[in-house]
Amino acid sequence: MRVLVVEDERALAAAVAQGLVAEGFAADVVHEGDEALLRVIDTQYDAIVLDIMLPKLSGYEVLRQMRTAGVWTPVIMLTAKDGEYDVADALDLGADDYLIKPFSFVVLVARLRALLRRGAPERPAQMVTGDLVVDPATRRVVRGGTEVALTAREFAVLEYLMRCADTVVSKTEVLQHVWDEYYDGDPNIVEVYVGYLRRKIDAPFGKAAIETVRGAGYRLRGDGG
Amino acid sequence: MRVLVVEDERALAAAVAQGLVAEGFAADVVHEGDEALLRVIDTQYDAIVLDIMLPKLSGYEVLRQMRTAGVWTPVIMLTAKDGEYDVADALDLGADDYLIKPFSFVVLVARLRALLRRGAPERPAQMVTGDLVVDPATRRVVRGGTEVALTAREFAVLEYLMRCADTVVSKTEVLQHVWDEYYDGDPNIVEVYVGYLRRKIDAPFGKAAIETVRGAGYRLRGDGG
DNA sequence: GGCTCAGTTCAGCGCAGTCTCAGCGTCTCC
DNA sequence: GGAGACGCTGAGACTGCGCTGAACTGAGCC
Repeated sequence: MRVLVVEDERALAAAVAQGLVAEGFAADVVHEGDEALLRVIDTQYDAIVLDIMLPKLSGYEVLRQMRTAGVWTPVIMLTAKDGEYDVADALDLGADDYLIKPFSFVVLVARLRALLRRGAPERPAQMVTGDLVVDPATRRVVRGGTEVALTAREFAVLEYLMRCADTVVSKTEVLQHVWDEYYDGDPNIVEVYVGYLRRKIDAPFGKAAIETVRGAGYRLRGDGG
Repeated sequence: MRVLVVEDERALAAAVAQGLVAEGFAADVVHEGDEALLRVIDTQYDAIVLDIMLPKLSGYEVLRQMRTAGVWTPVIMLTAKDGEYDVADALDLGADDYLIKPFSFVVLVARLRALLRRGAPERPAQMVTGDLVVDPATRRVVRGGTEVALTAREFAVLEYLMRCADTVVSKTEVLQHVWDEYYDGDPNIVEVYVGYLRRKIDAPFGKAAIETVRGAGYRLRGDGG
């Protein structure tokens, strides 16, 4: 679990980071708001401990801008002020929790754990056509209830065909999307992989999801074949 | 938004409920632990404000039993004690937040709003997949009833895989989340640790919770393997 | 100092996955 | 019907991914 600590008091920041590492987290530290913002957008943290009083860019501002940028990593705010309304502001801006300095390290860890527990990673939707289900997140393919094991390449080809379900896809399109743009091998490779796929997802089920359109390419039937 | 207020001091309970109604919530009040438990299991509240000191059944006990019963409604604990460890206990038991009495009503409402905004149903403190149980708070791992001893690194890797259960996690993702950002050692380290984990949590039980998805990464099976 | 143990590096092995190629079947057009 | 283009498939070669055992480092402890 990777945590970013944003705190301008260097001694405190180091102490917190060290403690978190001892608790089994991976902790990074930055001391300024603008740097924090860059890091947060750049790197996929599991949680962020964010001081409000920061040089360059306040914690509020970091929070606001990162939420605007579409980063929804859980955030715990740290504040020296105990003004109630400040805290309410932070929560309304999208902070998930806050601690008032001086805070207890035990509480910080407990709150972090509670936050991480909550965080359900959102999954991209799975693609369904007929009785064929392709889930890019889990890399699973299920046909008529039984799971089918595909290799990476096979999966990539099927995924692309699914995305273009019901429309004809040329072999060069498949090559460009699944293989490298500058692939200069035998274009026949597409036929080979379509063959593999048919053997795995069509033949055992007596169906034909992948149609060949002679002279044009392939079409994955939207009704599953 | 329907909120249950569980508080034995009748004056305080009434004041809170009245304030919540004024803020647009629908608020119910009960004064005893056992009654709270019945109501909570019976009625689908959006949030619960739960005092720790209660007659008949303590707030802790109410929380524990309702979580055991599968009720994951967000809970804010109220406590007169400010002992850190009590708070940490409550959070690990599955409370989502807490307030120390005397608390500010403004803060209570802000926290309630934050909780409701979060909306996502709370997860159990322990992570369970099949017969594999991982508890981040106690750092314990149990498989099929027998405890398994893991080192810190092993635990961190397993914890991350559990969080992403059923989805494929690339080796670089594991590196980024479990190791430090600036780790520039041999990425093979991930394979090594997956190997350790398999020897400890899979081999002795004749199972395979951690699948390798060639060319993509690893997937921890949601059904335990 | 010597021991243990966690964490890490490294090199070698085996094989799954990928790709090439050639031969054969099938469709289309004259 | 025949020729040629197009598509399919089986055999086999190659590559590099993933796994593992062994060795090294460094911290903690007696």
